[in-house]
Amino acid sequence: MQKFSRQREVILRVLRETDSHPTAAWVYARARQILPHISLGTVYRNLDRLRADGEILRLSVGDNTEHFDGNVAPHLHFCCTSCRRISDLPLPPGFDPALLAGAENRVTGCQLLLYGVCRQCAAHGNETEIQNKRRSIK
Amino acid sequence: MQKFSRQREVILRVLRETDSHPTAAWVYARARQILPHISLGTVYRNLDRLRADGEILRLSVGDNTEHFDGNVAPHLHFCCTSCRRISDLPLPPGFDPALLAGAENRVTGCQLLLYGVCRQCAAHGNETEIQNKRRSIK
DNA sequence: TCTAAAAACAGGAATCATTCCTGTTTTTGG
DNA sequence: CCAAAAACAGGAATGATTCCTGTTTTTAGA
Repeated sequence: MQKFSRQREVILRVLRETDSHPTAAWVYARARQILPHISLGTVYRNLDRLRADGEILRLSVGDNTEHFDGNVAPHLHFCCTSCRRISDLPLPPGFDPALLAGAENRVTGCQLLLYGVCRQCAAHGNETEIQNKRRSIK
Repeated sequence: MQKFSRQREVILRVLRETDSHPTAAWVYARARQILPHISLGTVYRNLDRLRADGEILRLSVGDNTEHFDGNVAPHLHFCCTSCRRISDLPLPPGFDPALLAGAENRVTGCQLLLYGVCRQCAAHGNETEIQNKRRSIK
């Protein structure tokens, strides 16, 4: 009566051990270091299952690949348009998504995403916008 | 010295005339009613150009296709996980993205997205979650 | 513990939104 | 009016994600 298959367990652990909001391909590469025979399909299937179970979050930042987040506590994301890194930031105190939708809509989730240039990139003058090419940063 | 090619003009008009947050494919179909020879590549190229120029917004809600929004005034989006419709809602008064990021990060954009079940779907009991299959709703 | 049904898996093929390429047409600036 | 630059149409290529098939693992009941 185990709740997680070995594969799902590894995928969740990989995700919980990073705060880099990785793509499925990244999770796959990492998981293969632990389970060399795991397949990409299994990674996708389990990421979706974990999401449906509320164990992880999936987020789209507009770079044509989904990112995953092992941190399900409420927080917001800052996405640097220069280096593409996604980082976590706290929500303002008292922030309540349900209040934003009007009483007639039932709110089940919220995603607050800021775009900009991060501290590091601003310091280095890397303010070039990375175009949203299909080719993703792996 | 015209700012817009005929094609770009039509694409922008199509987008400004709806509040349905359409996909590129939808814009293409609509634009073809006006310019029967316009190509899909042209639609993508101009949508990206319009976005870069700040004339429109692009938004990812996690259904594997990008959506576009001709309304660039600040507002938030409500995405119904049952019917997949995206609707506009006002931001709370005084909402300032720049204050959320900490002084060291420069904020250039913000996207506040709520997920839930819309009034209509809740009324009809259509609360089934639409899986994020690659097949999109066109 | 044994066993049949159900669930999950690996591997690989298929899908399809998006981007890229090529040759042609349109626009721009002088 | 002319040459260079920009934009276009059409179609091929790309790549993230999903789907399919045969096999292995897990589950639950006897």
